[in-house]
Amino acid sequence: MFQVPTKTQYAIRALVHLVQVKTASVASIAETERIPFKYLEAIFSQLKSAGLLSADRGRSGGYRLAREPELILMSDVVKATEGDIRPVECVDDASICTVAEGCLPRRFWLGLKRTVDAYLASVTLAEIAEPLSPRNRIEPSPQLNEISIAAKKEHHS
Amino acid sequence: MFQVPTKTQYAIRALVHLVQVKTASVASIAETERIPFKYLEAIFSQLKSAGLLSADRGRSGGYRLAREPELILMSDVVKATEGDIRPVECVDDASICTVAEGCLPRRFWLGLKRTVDAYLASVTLAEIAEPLSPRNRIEPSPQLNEISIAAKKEHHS
DNA sequence: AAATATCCTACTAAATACCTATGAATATAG
DNA sequence: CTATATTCATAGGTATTTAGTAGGATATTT
Ligand code: FES
Ligand code: FES
Repeated sequence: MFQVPTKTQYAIRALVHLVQVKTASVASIAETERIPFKYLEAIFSQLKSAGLLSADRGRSGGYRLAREPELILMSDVVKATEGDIRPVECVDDASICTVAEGCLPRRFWLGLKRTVDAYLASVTLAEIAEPLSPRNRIEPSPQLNEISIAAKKEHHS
Repeated sequence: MFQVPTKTQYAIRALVHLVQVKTASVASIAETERIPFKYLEAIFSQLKSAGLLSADRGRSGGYRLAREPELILMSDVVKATEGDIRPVECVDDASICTVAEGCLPRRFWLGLKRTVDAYLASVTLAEIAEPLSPRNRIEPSPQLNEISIAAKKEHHS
């Protein structure tokens, strides 16, 4: 359950890459991140439509972040690749449920939606792109903010 | 995204029904809850295998909860119908990722898994089956809001 | 014995996820 | 100006998962 589509995983990996290199072509990112080229092209098209990426065409063109990674929330990314979080249709439209009149599970789904939304909106692209500290290469701390504070600036190979 | 399969929605609706009527046949639940009979039969088979339901065959048989609804967590239900929460394969096995050596997004996925797990494990079937007060037929009860906040705080601890 | 349940195995249908193919439009380097 | 490298647009195709059906065997009560 809650399997995240590869599309979104690819999107995040590619965005992290762009944080580091500032600007790059789809082809180069696809190769270094081992993502199918044409698929990534389509994904970037979506991310651009969502206002997360800017592009330059032509010989020395490429993609770059449309704004600073501190201002890109993971909820923005997920929304761009997959649309709104909607555990069940009725969180948007209670009239769908056949027993909507007094439907009990609805509260539960709304709570789930809020929980996931809150988490996704609490993590920025910049935090994900922070280098890993030696301590948490295996077992990461659940709190990304603490990681980013504790993380050193050194690079790992 | 995070669309919950109808299988799980059906399971929860049916379980809530069983909280209220104590014991019932698949046919009767399927009819009153508007769930396809044969599908619900298969779902109940899974829930029984998971130890959430007990059954009696024969003329006046039927299904009933295997234990008190206060002791049935929503994480139990979801696990029974869909297996473990696993946003990406690498949360279980980091060796899958092509760049697992220093994979940055992995922390993020682990945090998501923790957040969802915590929420699902914080709500019992008994709570979902609580009757709705007139005020919160539309908006979710403060009770479940507090639950989602608690889940988030747990993640921040 | 008849009726009413769960239980079991297999199958189909629909939806989604994942990826590919083709090529036009655009900008740059030389 | 031309060759080349890039984004952009559209139209598919395959594999997997989800959702649901079909038919009957097995157990229990009346
Ligand atoms: S309104 Fe959503 S299951 Fe009833
Ligand atoms: S280890 Fe999961 S995306 Fe890299």
